[in-house]
Amino acid sequence: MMQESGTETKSNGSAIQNGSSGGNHLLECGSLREGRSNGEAAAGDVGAADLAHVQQQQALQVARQLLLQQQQQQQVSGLKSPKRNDKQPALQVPVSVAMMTPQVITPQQMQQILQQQVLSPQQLQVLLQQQQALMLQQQQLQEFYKKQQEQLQLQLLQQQHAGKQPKEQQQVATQQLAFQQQLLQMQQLQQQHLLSLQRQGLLTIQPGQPALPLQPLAQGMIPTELQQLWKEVTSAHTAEETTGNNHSSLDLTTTCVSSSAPSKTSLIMNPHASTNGQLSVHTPKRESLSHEEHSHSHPLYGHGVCKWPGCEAVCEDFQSFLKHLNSEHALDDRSTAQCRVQMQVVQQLELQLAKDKERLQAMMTHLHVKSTEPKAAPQPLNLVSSVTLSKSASEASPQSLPHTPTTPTAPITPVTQGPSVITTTSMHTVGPIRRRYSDKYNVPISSADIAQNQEFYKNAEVRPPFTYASLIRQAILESPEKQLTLNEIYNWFTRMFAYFRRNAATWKNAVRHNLSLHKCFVRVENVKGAVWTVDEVEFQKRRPQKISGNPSLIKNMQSSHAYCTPLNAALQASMAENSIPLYTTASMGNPTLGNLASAIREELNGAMEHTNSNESDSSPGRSPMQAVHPVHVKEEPLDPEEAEGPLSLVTTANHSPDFDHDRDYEDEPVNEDME
DNA sequence: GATAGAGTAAACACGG
DNA sequence: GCCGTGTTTACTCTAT
Repeated sequence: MMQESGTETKSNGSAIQNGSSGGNHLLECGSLREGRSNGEAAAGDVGAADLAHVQQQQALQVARQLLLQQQQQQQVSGLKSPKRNDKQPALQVPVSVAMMTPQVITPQQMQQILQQQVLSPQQLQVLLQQQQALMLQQQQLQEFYKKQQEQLQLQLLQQQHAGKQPKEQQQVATQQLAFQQQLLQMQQLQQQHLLSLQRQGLLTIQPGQPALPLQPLAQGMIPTELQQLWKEVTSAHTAEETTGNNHSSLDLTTTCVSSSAPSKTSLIMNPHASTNGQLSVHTPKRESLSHEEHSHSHPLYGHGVCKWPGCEAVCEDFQSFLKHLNSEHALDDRSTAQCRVQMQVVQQLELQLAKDKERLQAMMTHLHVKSTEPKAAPQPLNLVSSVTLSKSASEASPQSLPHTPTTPTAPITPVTQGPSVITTTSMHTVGPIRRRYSDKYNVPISSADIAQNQEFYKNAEVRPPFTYASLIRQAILESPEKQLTLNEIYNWFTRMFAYFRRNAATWKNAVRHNLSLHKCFVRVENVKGAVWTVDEVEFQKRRPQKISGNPSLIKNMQSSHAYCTPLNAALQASMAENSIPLYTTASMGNPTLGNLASAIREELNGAMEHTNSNESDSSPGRSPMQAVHPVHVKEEPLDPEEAEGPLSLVTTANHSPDFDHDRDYEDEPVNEDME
């Protein structure tokens, strides 16, 4: 008991508190460290972006307070607050906005990014709003700083003439210095954020590419620009989406302060104004002015205004707009530069989106762990679930809802295709499961998300959609000696699956029950106790029933051959069939997994043989696995002296009577390397 | 609806 | 007696 509890505590500490232990998350940990290094009591997934945001908020607050103090002081001193001078030279703003801008990327890179565009309009909308808020804050800060400088100069002039109030002057200067430091800190945090994104691969700058110069994004990234970008992007999405169910057009003028749209009747499609989140996009548009229709015909024209970044020239009609476009925005250096700036905008949004997607996943994972609320119809999350769940979800009766389908909805791939359908409900897979993944393995596991599933199950308290037998078998096969004690199996469960860090009595009982129940698990007596091995032939005997009982499975397996290489398809099917969720052919490069892969391959041969022989003969003797894993009679644990079988698992076990290495493995699991 | 597979709970036995 | 391990049974649920 002591050992068990200690192990669980250890597992929880490493997997949950750290969030992740795998290589995929090392970079994120790096950013986390950066955030913590700044003295922030970062808990959980607080990253550099959050810190930057907090810093921005703090800076804004400080700025407002300073402004108020300044005004109060001026009122006391009788000074009149100078009006904002727009002609104030930008040189007086020592804080370069360029520091906040990402690196310039080439059009090829931008095109690449856009081709990889998997954003939904909703995601982009959120990003745009965030981006707007950010830009607004920056503009406010800059304006405030300008005012501060003006006031300081005025005060200096007056005090030079009057020769008094040096103390107040010093105070103002101190405040400005503090504010400037805030700004600098904010920019540094933003840069750290960008760097962390870059390290995480979210920002892909080709290594061969020389360091690109920083170009000032300036204030050309005004909300109208973002709006135009939004229209451009959404127009692409609109072409793809057919249902229009969850469309919500975005009008950034709702949050735009400096919107220059001349028409008060400009179309405002505020998604928040909708009652149920589903908007009738077209109805109000038809009521809008005629130039609205033109705005749809050209992404650079809307609200009677040229939407070229930084232009906003008023064009009465579409013809004049076209004329203006050809004359003012022809192919020249200026237009090229502006286009480049626009690329930066897009890139910024991409970065922000990537970060937010990551954050969303962490949030969902976190909420999943905490939440126990009943679940709605789950949404498919990946290739596997999209097929396997389609039926079960549609047929799920309200009664069956509490029994969450832990079919492969659980693994969530960060990279989703198209409009994300990730829902929190799909994460709520805590609880008893009745559905089995083993019956649905006609769908090949997507190799792209498997590498992440391991981390997912490690950290998220999601029940793995695999049977106990499959998990036990995998635990045993993963062990170096292909044998594990019961306690080691326990440890494997808790180590690999966060779900099994709770309700130990229940699932441990189930493990024991399965070990005893299934003939495929062979108990081997040893001097120091007993270990469990897997009788692959017996394990295979369970499968042909499923395969033969599902003709469509055979058909699917055959069809999969048409699309993949036979080995890959069969291997994937076998992996799915054998409930090996965490590895794919992509991960076979791992030497530790190589044995497993070969075992699976051999298993697959047996399975395919079963299938091809039309289940006429399931004789274990024909299975190639027998040469590797001979059958052991469960009720007759082999005596170590009698174990002379060919390459027997038992032989391996018996030839190593000293099980100290098992203890070592238990304490410092070797398989941690591939986690 | 019958059936099989799987999960859960529980009781019991055995040995350290 | 306690605890871990192992076995067995019963029941429920789900998918076929």
